[in-house]
Amino acid sequence: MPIRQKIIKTNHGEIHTPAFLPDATYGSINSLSFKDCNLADVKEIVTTTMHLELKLGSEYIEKMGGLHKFFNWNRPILTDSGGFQVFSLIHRRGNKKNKITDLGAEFVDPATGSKFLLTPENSQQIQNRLGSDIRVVLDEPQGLGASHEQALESVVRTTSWAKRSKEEFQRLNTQTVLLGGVIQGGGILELRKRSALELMEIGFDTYNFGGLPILPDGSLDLELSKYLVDLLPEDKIRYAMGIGTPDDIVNLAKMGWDLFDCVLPTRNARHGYLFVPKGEGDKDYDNYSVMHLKSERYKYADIPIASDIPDELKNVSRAYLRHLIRIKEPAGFRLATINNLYFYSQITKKLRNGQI
RNA sequence: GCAAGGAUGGCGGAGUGGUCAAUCGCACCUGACUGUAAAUCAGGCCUCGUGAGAGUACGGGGGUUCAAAUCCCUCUCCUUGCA
Repeated sequence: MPIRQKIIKTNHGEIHTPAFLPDATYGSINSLSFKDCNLADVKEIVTTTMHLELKLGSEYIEKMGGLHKFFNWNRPILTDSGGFQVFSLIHRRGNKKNKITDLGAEFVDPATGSKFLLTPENSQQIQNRLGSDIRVVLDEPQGLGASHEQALESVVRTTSWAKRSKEEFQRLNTQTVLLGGVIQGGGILELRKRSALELMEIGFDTYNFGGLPILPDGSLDLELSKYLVDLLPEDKIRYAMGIGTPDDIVNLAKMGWDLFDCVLPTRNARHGYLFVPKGEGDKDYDNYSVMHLKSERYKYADIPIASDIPDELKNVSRAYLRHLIRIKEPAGFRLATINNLYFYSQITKKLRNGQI
């Protein structure tokens, strides 16, 4: 059976799915320039409302002509709502200074200590000033470990916030911009279903798999992923937020998920953990292998990283890149990141071409 | 030559009679990382052993003591000051 493929039309070009969007959280794919995206075959990116608002301010970015002009990047940009920070800064870290109410989520900027109230409405306003192509409603994520009570609360609040987000989105009268609702419910199927149905009732362009669906053993909850995707309308985009490893992407794309974003390829690159074709690294998985390039075993490896690598890496030996990363040299982070994003691009390209 | 201060694990540097195989940092080794508070975090890092544990160690040698990295003597070397 051929894989599900969609073409998403945006103000800044088409996205051919399945697609992987690297995270440019602070307005940059860490250690890359936008020109480097060509080397890594990166065609679209995700950036984050919360971080940009705290670091730069959306009013500033609006004055600078919006994200695309500011970045000089004419391809699609998806902005996350700041919802994940609700999860990572409040729930996961137990930070008492950050709190969540029906009104919104109150954060303390870790860098400056100043307070900021993120609401469904101002998250949309910020994303609108940023001028992104695909937007996300503010939500309250809960992971698989959440209790029934916590998961229910996150569903109820997320639906309520989704309504307010959509109203604000419509009020802003954005043309040809897509808005996504985020499905919550932790690991409880009934709650996931309720969340999906409530969001479909409101109506969105993309339906997003929210909360990190990672099991205690570190693997992705495939059963939940399958259950959820089957509830979603065929004609809408399905976006698996924060997913995942190359295998996760392959598995979910085959189920019918369209969009993916994840920090793994970029963060791991900086940690000397490279994604390479199966059989070429230290440990094999279904569709890839990992290479712990910092390891002593690559000290004398005077050969390229892998068989399929971008031109930029063809004359770089494993031993030399190992050295660069070990001394925390930005040039090394850059090359490793290019490698990993290129590998991810090849995975989605192969999925679209029916080669996986 | 005299005087004073030093010599601790790959390096830097704690410890000044027992709880010391020895705080800590760096380096090194092995992992982890899934809508990025992440150039981060965890574990290891004398030898043998999977482990309990055993052995050897705080410049060399000798001594005091139930017990020494810690006290005493001596030798070697280093630093500083005076000649």
